Amino acid sequence: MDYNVKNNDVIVSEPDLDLDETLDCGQAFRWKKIKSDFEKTYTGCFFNNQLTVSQIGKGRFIFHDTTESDFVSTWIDYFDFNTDYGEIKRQFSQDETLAKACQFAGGIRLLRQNSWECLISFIISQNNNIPRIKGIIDRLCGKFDGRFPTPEQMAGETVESLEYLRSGFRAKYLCDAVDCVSSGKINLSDIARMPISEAQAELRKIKGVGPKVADCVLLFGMHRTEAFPIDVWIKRVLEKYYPNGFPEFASENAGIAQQYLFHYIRSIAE
DNA sequence: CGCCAGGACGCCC
DNA sequence: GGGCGTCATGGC
Repeated sequence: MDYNVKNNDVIVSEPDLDLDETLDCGQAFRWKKIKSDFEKTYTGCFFNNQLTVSQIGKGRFIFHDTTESDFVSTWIDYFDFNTDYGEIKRQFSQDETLAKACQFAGGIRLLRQNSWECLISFIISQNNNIPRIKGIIDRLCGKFDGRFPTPEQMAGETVESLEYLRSGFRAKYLCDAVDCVSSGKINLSDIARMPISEAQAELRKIKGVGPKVADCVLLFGMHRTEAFPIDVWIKRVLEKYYPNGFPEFASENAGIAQQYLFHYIRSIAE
């Protein structure tokens, strides 16, 4: 990744990033596409940091109205710019299926998101579709001045008080997540450092958190790249291409492989 | 109208 | 310990 500052913007070069593939791929739900022509543009935020970012052609980006210090202290980390995805993809490509998946969706990067936001978001995601997930999260943040509420801000919510979200049967799960985290019964920053199976078991103490949601929180919210969320699509990938198990060489970054494979299998299914 | 959406739970055997 | 109906809501 290369960058330079120009007026109020930061101009970035990074061949292994595509905004559509990274911001609209189901790992994060609060980015909105506001322009979709040659200069595709997304707006969204991470914590209290608002960002509007454009992609110009391949691998060129404008981080609008961004200071160098904001870019360095927030966005380099969020976009995982210090990780060499080209190298990861080269390793993956010794496997035939993974090679095709990297070819198809090579612009995906794993965003380093907030664990609490991911926990709530992926509880909402269960048996749901992406437009509706976004709508529910939108209504949630809308109540808090456009910001994602903290556990403390959500403490005391009930199924009834969350009715405006129209999250259906998931409301009771959200309440339990709020209770667990705001009371300290569940400590997300501790979980982030636990061995993977221990961390999964701890997250699953929350009602509505099963194996898939737990792995999503670990992967997207705690950057545990060995976590490998298995949904209906990945299940098909495993049955079709890896009947004898997923390749060992990819296990350390299995979650990143999962992202490439997810989009690849969906593209050939349609 | 029925079917599905990046699942999890409760209950069954 | 695997199999299956059910769970809200909305788009098609």
